Amino acid sequence: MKIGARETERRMERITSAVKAAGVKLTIQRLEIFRELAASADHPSAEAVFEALHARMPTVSLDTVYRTLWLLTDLGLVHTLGPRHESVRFDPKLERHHHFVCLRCGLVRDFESAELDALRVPASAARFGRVEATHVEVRGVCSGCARKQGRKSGGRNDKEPKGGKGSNEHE
Amino acid sequence: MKIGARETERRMERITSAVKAAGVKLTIQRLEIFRELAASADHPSAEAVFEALHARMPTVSLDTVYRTLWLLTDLGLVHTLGPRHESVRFDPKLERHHHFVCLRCGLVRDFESAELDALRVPASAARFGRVEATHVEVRGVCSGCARKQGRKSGGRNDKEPKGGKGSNEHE
DNA sequence: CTCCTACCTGCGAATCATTCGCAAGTAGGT
DNA sequence: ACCTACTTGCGAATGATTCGCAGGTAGGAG
Ligand SMILES: [Mn+2]
Ligand SMILES: [Mn+2]
Ligand SMILES: [Zn+2]
Ligand SMILES: [Zn+2]
Repeated sequence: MKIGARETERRMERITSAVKAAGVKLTIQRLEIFRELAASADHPSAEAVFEALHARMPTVSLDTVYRTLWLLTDLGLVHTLGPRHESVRFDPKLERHHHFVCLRCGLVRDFESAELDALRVPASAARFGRVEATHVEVRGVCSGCARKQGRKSGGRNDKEPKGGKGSNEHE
Repeated sequence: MKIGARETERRMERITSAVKAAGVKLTIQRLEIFRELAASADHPSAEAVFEALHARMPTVSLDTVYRTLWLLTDLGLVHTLGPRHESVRFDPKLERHHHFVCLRCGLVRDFESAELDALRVPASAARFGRVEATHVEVRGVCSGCARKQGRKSGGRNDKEPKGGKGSNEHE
């Protein structure tokens, strides 16, 4: 699904200038990947971008698509759907509640809010289908991570080191 | 991180009775996995549950932990953090917006809402750290999936068949 | 209480998405 | 036109999750 040419153009402009400003080389594959992504409204996966591109450019590799998408993500030019954690996380609390998610370490904490629960689903969302639930995700940096801050730059790999799976047991 | 014994007990009760009602065998490993999960407040991964359990029960396999957690999920006794899609999805729209996510096929659509944007972050969430953004996810079944409905039961594998990566191109 | 059997479990191999390592290719400054 | 650091395309490596299968057991029948 594609968006209007006007908006696509605006995005391409923003992306190319930002990428150029970052001192990154503008290769044909990058330009095409930008174009493909800038025109889409369906939040494509790397694979989807790759497939779409493959018709026009049979030589691009899936790996390059991944590298380019992460490049854009690191530059803040695209977002990913929901902060990705390394693996699925399970929640035994069935009562209606919401989450605070630490972008650094993946810590997740519950919180309740009568105000949020009272919210009505906007018609702009309801038009897409039958709504079953709404969930608010507050993203930020947990106090634990804020303390031991500073170090690294800000790229995508600034997560807690791979070590013990039992990390994010802050607090 | 564990929650109070009172609440843990309540959850164990709910889980065991529901599982029994579903005509599923209550094995020791299942009971222990239930116990471990019911007591946790940190949204553990299967691996985390496995690790924690490994101390008490050195013989349980990670695979059984996975199978049990998905069993609970299918019975609606636990939830997973954010509807899992098969892979990362990228979003080129930087303007503040929210998402409607189809639980069946993974379709994701943008929607805006002044009302939602106006929301203040509740203190109950802000206490966990520095908030950077809040995002509302409305989950439901898209009109496309609603149309071709009925068929299958309701388990975790009722997603669109694996086929072409370019699915969820509904509408 | 014992017996049976459909349902479980532990394992090692198989999948899948994503990432690495490296040799060959090229954007872009000089 | 010429360098060379940054990029690519691959095929192999990873890491999370799932499968296939052979042996084990919950729990209902007798
Ligand atoms: Mn929760
Ligand atoms: Mn979006
Ligand atoms: Zn953190
Ligand atoms: Zn759908």
